[in-house]
Amino acid sequence: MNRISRREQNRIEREGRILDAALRVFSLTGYSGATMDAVAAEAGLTKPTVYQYFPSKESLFSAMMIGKRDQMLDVFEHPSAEGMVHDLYVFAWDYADTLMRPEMLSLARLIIGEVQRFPEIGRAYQASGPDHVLRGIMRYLSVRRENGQLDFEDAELAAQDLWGLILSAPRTQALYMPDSAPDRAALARYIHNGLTVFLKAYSSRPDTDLAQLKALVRTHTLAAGDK
Amino acid sequence: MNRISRREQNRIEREGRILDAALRVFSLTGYSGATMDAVAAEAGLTKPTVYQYFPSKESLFSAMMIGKRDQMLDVFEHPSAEGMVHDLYVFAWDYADTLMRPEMLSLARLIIGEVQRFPEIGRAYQASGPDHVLRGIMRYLSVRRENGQLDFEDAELAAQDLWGLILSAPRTQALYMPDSAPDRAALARYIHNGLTVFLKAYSSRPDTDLAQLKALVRTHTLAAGDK
Amino acid sequence: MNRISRREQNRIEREGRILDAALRVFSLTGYSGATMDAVAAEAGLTKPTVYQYFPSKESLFSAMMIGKRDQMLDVFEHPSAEGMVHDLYVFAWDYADTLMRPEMLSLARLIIGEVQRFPEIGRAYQASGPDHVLRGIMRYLSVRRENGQLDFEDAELAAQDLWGLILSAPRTQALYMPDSAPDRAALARYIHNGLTVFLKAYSSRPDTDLAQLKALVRTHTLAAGDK
Amino acid sequence: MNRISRREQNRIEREGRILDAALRVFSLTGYSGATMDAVAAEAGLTKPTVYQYFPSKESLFSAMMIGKRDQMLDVFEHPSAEGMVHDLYVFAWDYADTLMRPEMLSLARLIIGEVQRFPEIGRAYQASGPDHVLRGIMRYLSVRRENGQLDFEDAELAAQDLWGLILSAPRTQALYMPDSAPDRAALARYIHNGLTVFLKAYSSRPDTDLAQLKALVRTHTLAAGDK
DNA sequence: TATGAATGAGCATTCATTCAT
DNA sequence: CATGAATGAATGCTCATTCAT
Repeated sequence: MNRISRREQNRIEREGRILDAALRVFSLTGYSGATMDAVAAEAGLTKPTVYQYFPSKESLFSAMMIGKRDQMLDVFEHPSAEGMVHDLYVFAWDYADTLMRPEMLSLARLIIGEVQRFPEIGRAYQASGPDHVLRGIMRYLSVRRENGQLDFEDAELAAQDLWGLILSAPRTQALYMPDSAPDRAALARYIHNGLTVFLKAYSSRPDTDLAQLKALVRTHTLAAGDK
Repeated sequence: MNRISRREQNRIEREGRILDAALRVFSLTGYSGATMDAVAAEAGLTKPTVYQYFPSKESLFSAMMIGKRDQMLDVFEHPSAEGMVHDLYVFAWDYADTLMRPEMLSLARLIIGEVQRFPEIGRAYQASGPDHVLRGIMRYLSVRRENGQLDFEDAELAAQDLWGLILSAPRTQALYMPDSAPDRAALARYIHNGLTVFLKAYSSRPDTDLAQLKALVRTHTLAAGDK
Repeated sequence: MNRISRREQNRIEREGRILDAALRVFSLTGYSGATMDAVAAEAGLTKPTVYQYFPSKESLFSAMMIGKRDQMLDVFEHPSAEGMVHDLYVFAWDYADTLMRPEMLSLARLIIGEVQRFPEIGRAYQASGPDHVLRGIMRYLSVRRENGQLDFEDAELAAQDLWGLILSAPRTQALYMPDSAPDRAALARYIHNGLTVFLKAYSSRPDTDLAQLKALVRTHTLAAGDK
Repeated sequence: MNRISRREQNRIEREGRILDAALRVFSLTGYSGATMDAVAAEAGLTKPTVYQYFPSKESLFSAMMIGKRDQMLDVFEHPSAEGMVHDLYVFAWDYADTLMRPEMLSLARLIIGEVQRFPEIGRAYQASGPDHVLRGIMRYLSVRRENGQLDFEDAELAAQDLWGLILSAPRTQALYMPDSAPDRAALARYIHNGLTVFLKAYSSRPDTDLAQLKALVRTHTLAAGDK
């Protein structure tokens, strides 16, 4: 049993190594540009070993995509009890911290670049990534509308606005410019501003909320020293 | 001289045909997946002829990218005299009509997908595309701030907000899902909503402007019959 | 001792299984087309186990061929006491029944197909198969010449004639067309005709022998109901 | 026009070279064992050039087979006016000279070896090779029966007998033993004997015909000095 | 100048063979 | 002794690039 477990463990570890290597290699050159040799070398294995785990390049690609998709975190799943402004602020940073990670940007670029050849993967990613998050936001915002804290008609539009105000610009830029490290201070300014606009447009008591946001931002900035 | 001119004309026409074919072929399969044979066939020429115009695959790719970038329209360059709300609305639709065209989405996907291999192209595109537009918006918004029509501190943030509110969500979705045709009615709703939020946040006389927007939207909807 | 014997038995049984599997697999795709994986799978074992029994693909192939050759039947070894025409008729059918079996045809095709790569195998097969049978026929015919029943000068030529008249055409056709099941009725007609020609040419008392053959054929046909 | 013709000529010549090389290479190691590199090298070309002429290994194999089949000569198509015995004798030698050529034996071995993987080729070869010849013989023999020179009931059986008596034994042996050069003297003896048996069995005037055959054989032997 | 016809260098995939367990 | 898991060396096929015409 120990033996089996050792082997199984080995298998799992190796598979993980291959998938990680695959993300790196595919991201760098796209599907067609990537070679199985490069993946194997990146994983520290030989080509036939990679083939023992994945029967073809395409299957490796798909498995990697699915796997990475499943690693997408479930931000916004567990709203705290600290109040709406705090929630939104935390969410914004969580989301930014996740999606602006180089690895996540690479994955997104890869998907976008290959979506015409692998439409299912684009759909799957859209469904379990952005769409999923959007629905989470919608649910949250709807609850706050019931509470009387927010005021809007169409939850989807409101959620899209939040998304667009909070992450769209830096992320779009990051997609196009992989070298330019994301400027954390600018990101903070952007998030602050985005939430401000959002609250101005949708909050039932804008003044209170904006004051709260300002306080939050100051605390955060001081605490992290901009990191 | 006529003869030379004829030849020159022929050359230019051929070059254009090759570049167009290149966009189609590269978009479909990415840089590595595309073959010079496919480009030549798509252009109705033979491979060596293509090589007469572009000495290598990479040079063809770069030339095509640069060329397409230069074709990017200069919306927002010539502000009208019809009033700010009208300008913003027209801009929003111009921008949407341009960027949501399948061909433009393909190009964007291509750039994003290949940006790690061709960083200069990403930078160039960012500079002459999004950045250029953003600076145009900034200039326009600044003028309106001088006029007293708008009220904000950081023009860049305001411009990013406008961009994020007006196009980010549908465009992001379109990048991931090439098959799903963009729903024009939803787009209209989105634009209307985005401008509403923007005006609520930044307009010096929100009520007037929002009323004007509402009228504009109604006219537009009636006139176009949703197109 | 029991234990050892059990093991030995196991070994022998396994070896047999491997050899049988090898014949099936090699026959289907030829030497190069066959894979050790396929042989192992067909034998219900794993590849390294096969290697425990045969150190290489080539050695397995040779061993299988030698083994199969040794299984070649010894028809004609024990002439009966029923008279020459009867003997010839029985021999013809025995030979046909053996050599026209799909498995035997497959083996023959395999040998012929690989004979340029494995000349020794061709030679060995020829020696212990056809040649051996031919010599058997020669001996038999010679005895009958002594008896005064047959009349010929060169026993080898007579034996070759018998072989050529009795089996050559259907067998040649079967080698080229594996799908077309051998037509038993046509085979019977062919054998009858071949023996007729042989007796006409070589029998000392053709009329008697031909009458006997005719009777034999009728009996055989009635008895078997054509099968 | 000269240019085109030159190119076309070149193409044809190269294609021929490739097909010849293919026969040699495939014959040596069978379909699976043969490599496109080997074919290219044997043809004095590079691999991609071979692929310009034949899109795949299988298509090359088929084309080669079809081509070789079409080169099969049409012996027996034009019966002479020299008399039946002479015709049969000439035919026997023509057939032997053709089918016993090393290249023809290689082709036959190849077909037989690959017939389970390429049944159509086996069928095609059987149809346009052996079958075609057999029907030619049948037609000829039937004419001679009309003339009263031969006497038989079933033309197909008679033709098969002729084939079996004239070529089956040496050819079968040659298929199994590629090294053993066909002994011309033995072949002559075999043919003589085979025709003798055939005439004994089927001729309407055996004595005359056999005498004629004997004379023919003596002439032939003296003339050729056994070659 | 445009093209048909190469070719060198790869790339996905397979397979005989070996080892650690 | 049997097996799961390697791997080096092909092998069929492709493609960017170059020439001869």
